[in-house]
Amino acid sequence: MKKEKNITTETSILNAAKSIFERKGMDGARMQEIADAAGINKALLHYYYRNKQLLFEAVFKSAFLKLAPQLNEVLNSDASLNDKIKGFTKNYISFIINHPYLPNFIINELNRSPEFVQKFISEKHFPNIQKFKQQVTENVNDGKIRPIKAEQLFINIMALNIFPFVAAPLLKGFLSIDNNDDYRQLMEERTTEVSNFIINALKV
Amino acid sequence: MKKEKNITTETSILNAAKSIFERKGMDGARMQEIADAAGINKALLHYYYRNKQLLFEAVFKSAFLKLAPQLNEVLNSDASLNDKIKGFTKNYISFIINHPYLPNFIINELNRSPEFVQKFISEKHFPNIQKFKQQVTENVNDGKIRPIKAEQLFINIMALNIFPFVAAPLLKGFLSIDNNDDYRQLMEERTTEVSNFIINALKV
DNA sequence: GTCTATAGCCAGATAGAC
DNA sequence: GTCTATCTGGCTATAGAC
Repeated sequence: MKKEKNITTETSILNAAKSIFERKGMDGARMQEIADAAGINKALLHYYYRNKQLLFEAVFKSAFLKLAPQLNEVLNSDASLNDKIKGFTKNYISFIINHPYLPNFIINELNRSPEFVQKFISEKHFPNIQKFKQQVTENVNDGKIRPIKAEQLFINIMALNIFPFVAAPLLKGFLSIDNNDDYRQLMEERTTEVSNFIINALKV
Repeated sequence: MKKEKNITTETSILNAAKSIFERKGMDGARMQEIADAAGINKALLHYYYRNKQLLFEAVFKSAFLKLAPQLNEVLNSDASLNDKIKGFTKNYISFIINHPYLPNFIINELNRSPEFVQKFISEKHFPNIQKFKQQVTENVNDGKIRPIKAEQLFINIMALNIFPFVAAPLLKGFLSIDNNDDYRQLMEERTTEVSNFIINALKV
């Protein structure tokens, strides 16, 4: 007789929940739809995750923990500033091409409940800007890059990498691109375009 | 005897709806909450706008038409490339500081129903990139800026200006900023920071 | 552990009085 | 044009059989 939670069921619920929540958000998602996607029925969702809120939090946490370590890489590795910018841009864009809903999901849910961030800032992999700040200051003092606040540079790096995915439908409209492959190609060009842009912007 | 719709009521409904929809989105908003904010009752909402979807569309359209003309300015004015970048950045950021929920609202609802863009691309003030494209090409050919695709430059301008508002809670977390005024000050610095960054990035 | 059936609530929408 | 009262459906959550 089985007495423990079925790990297969639990996994397929979580995967189904990710897929639905990431596309429709907390408010738009329906437990029924998640159950259907997981190939089980509603009651089981509650058996495994008690309620919608807890299921949502499991999904959100998982999404957040996929992104955070990559940001940490920019901020806390020992690489040079140039290498960090190049490496992050390259890795991040190819990662997101495979998870197109992630950034919008996170950003959006955080806007609906900003206090949610608090739950994560104590986590081990939560990005911390101290080291990056120091590195930027040194580079400025050594005359290697033009004067810029570390915070502003950090925001610029995030913006140039993340925004095109978050705002894809809007940008597609403005650029008159109705073909997904065309947009995807633009994104792939950005793996080099973005780091060139930033590095050029930092020249003295 | 009054026979026409009361313009005051209609306006206060629309204003209330804007405030609620822009913060909570289509799915999260409640008709009751909108009615309360407008100081009337639910039935009147339906009297004026028939149903939630139509009320939402009125709000969305109004939001979109506030943003679109500003983008159009970047794309279709006769100013030089440099002036466009400076002007847009300056205007846009100060505009958004007064409408902090707008960009996230638009981006997010467009992600939920991307086909919505279609409703607007025939509008008079819908941004068109043709002229901008030509201008960038000329500048590149004349050796005034380094080679860059107009599409990529456009995306970069949008990203650097809009993203910091869309992702405010996330960035506040990463930068350990819990004070709204501190963040706002960062944003105000960007009115010059962003255009410097872009113009530097374009130097040959 | 998984299901069916249903409780209980809440939101959008309508009827009808004033 | 504005209100109160109510219908109707859909959704989360639980009870209880297997």
